[in-house]
Amino acid sequence: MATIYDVAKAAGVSPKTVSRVMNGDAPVNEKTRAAVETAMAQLNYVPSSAARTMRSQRSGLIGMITGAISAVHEFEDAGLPEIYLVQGAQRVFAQANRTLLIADSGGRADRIPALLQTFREHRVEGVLYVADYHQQVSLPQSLRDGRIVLANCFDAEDTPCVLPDDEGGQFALVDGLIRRGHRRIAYLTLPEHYAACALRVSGYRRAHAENGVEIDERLIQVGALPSPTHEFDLLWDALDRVLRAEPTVICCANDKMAMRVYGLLRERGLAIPREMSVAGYDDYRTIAEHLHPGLTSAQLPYAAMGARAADKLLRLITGTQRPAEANRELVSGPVAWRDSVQSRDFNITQLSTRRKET
Amino acid sequence: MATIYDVAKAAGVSPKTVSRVMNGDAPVNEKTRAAVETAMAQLNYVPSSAARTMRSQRSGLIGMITGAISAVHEFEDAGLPEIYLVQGAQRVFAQANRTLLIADSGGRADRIPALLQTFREHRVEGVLYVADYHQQVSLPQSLRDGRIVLANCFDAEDTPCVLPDDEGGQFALVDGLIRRGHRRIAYLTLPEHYAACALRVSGYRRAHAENGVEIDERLIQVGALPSPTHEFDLLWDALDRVLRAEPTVICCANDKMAMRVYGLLRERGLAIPREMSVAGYDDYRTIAEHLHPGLTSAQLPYAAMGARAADKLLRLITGTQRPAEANRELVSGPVAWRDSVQSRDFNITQLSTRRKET
DNA sequence: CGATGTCATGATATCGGTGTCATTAACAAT
DNA sequence: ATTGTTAATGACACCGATATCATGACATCG
Repeated sequence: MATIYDVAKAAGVSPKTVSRVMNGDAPVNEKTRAAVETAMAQLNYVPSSAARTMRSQRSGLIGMITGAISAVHEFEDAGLPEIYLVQGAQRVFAQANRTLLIADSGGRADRIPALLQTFREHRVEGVLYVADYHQQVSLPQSLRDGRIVLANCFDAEDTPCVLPDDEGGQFALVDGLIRRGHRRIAYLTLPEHYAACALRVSGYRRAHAENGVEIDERLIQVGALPSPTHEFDLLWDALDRVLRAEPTVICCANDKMAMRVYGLLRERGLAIPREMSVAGYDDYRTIAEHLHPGLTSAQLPYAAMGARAADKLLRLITGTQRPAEANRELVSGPVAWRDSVQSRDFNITQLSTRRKET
Repeated sequence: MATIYDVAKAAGVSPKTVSRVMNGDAPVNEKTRAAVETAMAQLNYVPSSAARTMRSQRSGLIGMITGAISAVHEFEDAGLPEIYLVQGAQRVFAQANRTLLIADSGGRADRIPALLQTFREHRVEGVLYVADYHQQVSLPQSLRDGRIVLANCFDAEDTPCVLPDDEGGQFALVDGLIRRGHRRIAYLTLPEHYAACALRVSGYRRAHAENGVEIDERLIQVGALPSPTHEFDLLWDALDRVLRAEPTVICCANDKMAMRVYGLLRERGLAIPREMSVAGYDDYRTIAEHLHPGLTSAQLPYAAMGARAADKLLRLITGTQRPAEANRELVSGPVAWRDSVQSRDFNITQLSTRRKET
């Protein structure tokens, strides 16, 4: 493999001049530059990032810790969409000339020290810590002393983080339902210990409050267990309870639950959306687009979160973080309206409202 | 950041001895080793992989090119499961003390040269090229001159690759259906230009042949288009046609199609599995497990493929590839039997056969 | 007992770049 | 004419490891 010395010799200049051609840190004569570039091309020269890192003390590497890649959760296969988050981050980093080192915790926290060791050996300039669902985490001390940004999670120490706007997402969804004429909106929630649960319920409530619609508390039921062992039984019962409150639409905690609700409603002979509208959360396209009818769902903006988190980390690294900036950033996503929601009781006013919305 | 010299000084030995403690390439006195290790711990020493790479000419890095991470296919969101492939590979590499550099082509082939440049700068020891579905690819020359293994794809130059055993998977599924008493087995296939299509159809045929069951050709229909624009119409018509041939079970090209078939069958008032059994392909658990009833599906063994591909690449790198070994390796997955398939016409013989199978 | 081998360790060069400083020429400003 | 400034380039040290070779202390062997 050709080195900078080979190139220098071939071009009849000093190695330092070759370096200057590559880095543009000092003026180089046009003819010299051409000669160097010709030599580089002929020798098929590729600079060694190891040597560069060593001398310049800048690795250009960003470490990313994620459980998603091998989240072999025993109970859940959540986290797959998190891969979009990787994508969003990767794009931003590539533009900033950084390379991503991805380490996979395999969902096991005890592996993190080893991954971190690898990161340190590679002298990563920062770490992006990605959780597979919105949750609180507590970082090992070793992680906290470097530059780090959390994505899809937060901690008690106010470490910089980027989170989905669950409150706003559920608000937008329910607000949209109300504008479409729904007044009795059932909500099958996540288990209550999930961070997203309380936020979304509060979005649900705010949408009702702001539109002056009262809530029948029987319409809100927990629809899922953390372990799926008796999930169907629970969902069946929860569905039973909300149906007794006679809703016109059922909001589900996520698209997977909505998929099950599709099956359960059909068993009861309720046609979607003619007799019952359904909405999900996540906008997990594999499900939402292929269900029949297409599932209306609030989007979890993973790609945008990844990009924002990457941005944030880059600013931390380059020290351009505006001091006014909050440590915690929320990212909102749109609602994908599909055929699983039917508009009800239209009148002129509501139609015009709806037009504004789009 | 502490260097090997700092450690050497603190332990009262030469840097080379510290190096020996870390690498174990020469005997070190027990007392010396202890002193060095103490010094390393106290100084919080982490060796620099850049320096190591430079001197030893071995980077310990493996490059992975994948479109999955940002496969923003306009029409398909296939490829998400491919992330399991990354997982499988990562695990093997970690054990072999290699670190994965993941580059994301964003589904755009024109970006690959840039990614490759990054890989070369980091002196990767090999490249794993991962496709988002079983397909033929043609590698740029620049990729072909390094050590490379293809996963989930193959090329015309017989580059080493690891592929899913589509023929065997469909065979196992249909064979299992026949053992469960089904004789009229419909098959809604992939579009014909997909590599997997012909393979799976041939597995379907072999299962019939080996069991002495004749095939009513009307039972085989293309069930999907490469673009989803009129996918539902096509599927509707295809379903119509196979139903006229009176099947007892419908095999779908993949789980997404099966999900749509669930909806369509229910619209026709056919209960699954009582009046019609359904099977998928991929074992995309997010879908298969959460559909109601659970979807029987042949597994695409992504994790295993990733591991096998990683193994293969490591053998290429270390030169331990057995010469007898084929360049093309097939990986088989099991069939996940769930409630969407009902057994028919049992008799004692078949019951005992079934017991052996599990 | 000298020759040879093994253990344990150190001295030194080197991997391939870049940071620092020096040098020269050309030209502008004083 | 003197000084200062900028462009263009090179010499040299150095980043932090490891490869190579050398060395001294013992143990083993014929």
